[in-house]
Amino acid sequence: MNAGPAPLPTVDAVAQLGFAVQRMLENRAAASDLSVVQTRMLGVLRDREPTMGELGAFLDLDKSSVSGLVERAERRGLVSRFRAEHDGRSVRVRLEDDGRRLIDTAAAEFAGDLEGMLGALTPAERTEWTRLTARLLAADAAARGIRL
Amino acid sequence: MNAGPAPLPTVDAVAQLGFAVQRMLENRAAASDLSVVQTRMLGVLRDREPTMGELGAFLDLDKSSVSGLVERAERRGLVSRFRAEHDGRSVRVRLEDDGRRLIDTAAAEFAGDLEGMLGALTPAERTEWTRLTARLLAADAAARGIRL
DNA sequence: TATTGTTATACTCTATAACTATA
DNA sequence: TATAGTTATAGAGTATAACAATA
Repeated sequence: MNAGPAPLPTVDAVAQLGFAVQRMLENRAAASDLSVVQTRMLGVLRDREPTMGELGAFLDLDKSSVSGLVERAERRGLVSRFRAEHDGRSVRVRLEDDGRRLIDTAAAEFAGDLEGMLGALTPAERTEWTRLTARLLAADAAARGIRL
Repeated sequence: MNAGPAPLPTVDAVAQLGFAVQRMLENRAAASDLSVVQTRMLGVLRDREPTMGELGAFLDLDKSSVSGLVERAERRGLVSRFRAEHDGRSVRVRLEDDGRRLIDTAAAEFAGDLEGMLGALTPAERTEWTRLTARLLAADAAARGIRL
């Protein structure tokens, strides 16, 4: 009689998967000399030139935190600030070439890490896993839409 | 002709799930007035009384970082330090009652968040999702065992 | 007056380097 | 000498409150 390995509780599985993803992100960010927050910011700026306030909304940060975050990135030449056209109070943030190179590399390597892990599944399993996970994400979005 | 919603790429699904889990952890930690790091530390101390050095190994932090982390938690009465018996250089860390209450609550609520999300799956789907996810985690562990 | 952003301040978290105490 | 831990220092990241400029 052998029951095999103890089954992993589902709650533990989802928690551990979350930690694994976070660890990959931290490692890839650090390899590009970026913090996770700087990486998120550059990611947001890949297809937007938001105002400071909009950037804070994307990142869920106070405006004063955004000022510091952008200031440090600007000092490294990763982003730049410029005044908005139609509102003299607003400042917009733009990704510079160095910043784009950095985020493109980090994002590609992070995606590669995830792909490597997903290689453990057959194509059919992968399809099924993705279908179920999309349901989990929809449930989370619904819960946040209601609760928050 | 309607192709339905655009299928979520698997890489995006795993990334988003990771972010969702991290967000839940951050929110539950903050609700207990804890940072994620403090929460992780209290979690480690739930079933151990490690030395400062061992605690640093668990958390992957420099010894000086651990000193500060423990100092701040001790000031709040969440943990305490005491000299080890057999080595006069070592200091061990113990979870105090207030700390245990805090981490037990935060952990239960975090698990509740995850359970809530998992409620989107039927029991059969849940079993299948967990089986596949365990394979992903095993692949990640193998990759880290080899690369690190 | 209201909004947008910056600055001053305070705290957490992190690491490196220098130090103390013990082995 | 080597190891365990603390402390001094520096910097990122965060928020609150006070401020300046613009609307």
